[in-house]
Amino acid sequence: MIFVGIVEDDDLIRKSIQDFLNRQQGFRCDWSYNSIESLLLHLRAESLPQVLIMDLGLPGMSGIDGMKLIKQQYPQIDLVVFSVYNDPQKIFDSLCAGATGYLLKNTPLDEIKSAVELLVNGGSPMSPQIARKVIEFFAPRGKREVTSPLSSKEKEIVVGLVDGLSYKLIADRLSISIETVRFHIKSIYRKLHVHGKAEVISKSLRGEI
Amino acid sequence: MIFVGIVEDDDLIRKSIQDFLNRQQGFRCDWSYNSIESLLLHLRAESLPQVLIMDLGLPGMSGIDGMKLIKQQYPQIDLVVFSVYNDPQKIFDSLCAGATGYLLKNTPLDEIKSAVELLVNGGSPMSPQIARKVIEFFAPRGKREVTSPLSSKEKEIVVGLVDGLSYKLIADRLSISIETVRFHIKSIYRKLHVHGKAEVISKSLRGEI
DNA sequence: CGTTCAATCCCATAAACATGGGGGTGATTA
DNA sequence: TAATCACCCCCATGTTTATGGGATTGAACG
Repeated sequence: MIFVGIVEDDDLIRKSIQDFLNRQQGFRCDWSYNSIESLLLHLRAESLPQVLIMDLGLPGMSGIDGMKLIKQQYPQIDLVVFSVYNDPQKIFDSLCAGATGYLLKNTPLDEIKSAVELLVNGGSPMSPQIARKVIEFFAPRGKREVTSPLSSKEKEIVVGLVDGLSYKLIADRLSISIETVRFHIKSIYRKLHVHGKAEVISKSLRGEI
Repeated sequence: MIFVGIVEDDDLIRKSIQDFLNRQQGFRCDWSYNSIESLLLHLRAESLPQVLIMDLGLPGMSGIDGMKLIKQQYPQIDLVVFSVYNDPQKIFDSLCAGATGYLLKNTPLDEIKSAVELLVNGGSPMSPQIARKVIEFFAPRGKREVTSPLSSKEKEIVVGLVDGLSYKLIADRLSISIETVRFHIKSIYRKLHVHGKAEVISKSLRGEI
């Protein structure tokens, strides 16, 4: 038996999913809330759902913030987002907040059922569009090394900066003079239009070099 | 009609998938290679597959390196990994190399067909285990704020450092004295066991704060 | 009520950094 | 051959950091 909860402010949608799941063999959907506040008020550690279907656009506390709280208090609950939003920021924020699945609201009822089953079996249900956006997070379309104006030596020095080394230590590592390190760093600042190693490190770690 | 290619060194597996797809309505699988080298040698820009099913463990050049080259030369081809490996590193490397899907080798033939269709329709097919590991990349189980020894003010100052601001500018942004900024930074260095803002920025951007 | 702790400020000194200038070499290329 | 360009080195000057010492305030906790 899989125990499911749902947080959704639209009564029609919420009841529709709840009723559907309760008609399915092996499902029990007795946790139904229209806001995070209501859930936090009524949820009891003695009887927890395994899976929570979460809307994002809720009155009061947002679904994102709600998921953070829920995960903090009940980390064993699997959260799956159920939202109309498909922009990368919302997706990213949701996953960081602890969601392990993300379904768009156009998902048919029987696929919601499959998604819940997938979730308790260790999978991560995602609508195809969502999956694609998640993947694109790793390999953004904009190429990087093509646009990097830095020479190979300069890139070695950037590595040293990222590692938190002083000019002296970078010089030692590369077996060159500290004056040469200085020279290269001047070039790096000019080429990247920055004015300090802090910005170089930030750019580098963000993949902008 | 969907045009599919496959790179797989196991003749049995490769031919089995190829034959299966060629029996499907609307599929054409005429690009069949047992190594990256062979593919690079024979692939012609005039007749490209839309989707390439890629093994990772290949003789000669690895699937990961191969995908980088292929994406560089033919960015319009969608790559889907087909591998026994399910460790996070391989998954991560594959996605960074340009894969837009990742199937485990136990995937049945008809699901491979569905995956290819999903891919050309803008989705990202992933085996459930893989999807879960990708998701976990965003919200690693090891909590961060629990382990962060920094106070809220100190964290604000870290943000300033990451933004590349000088002590003076951080002081202005937070409306405090530069001396206070200094004080907090001393505490930060002590708590994080570092000796310079470069290391703080690195740690922060790696999510270690 | 005293202790602890985050947060706010001040001072002083040495080290590291930013920025400007000035030289060179060797390889590539127009 | 002259021009670029990556790479190497040196100097001088002023700014910013790192690190040590202080002090005060208010909120929180037992």
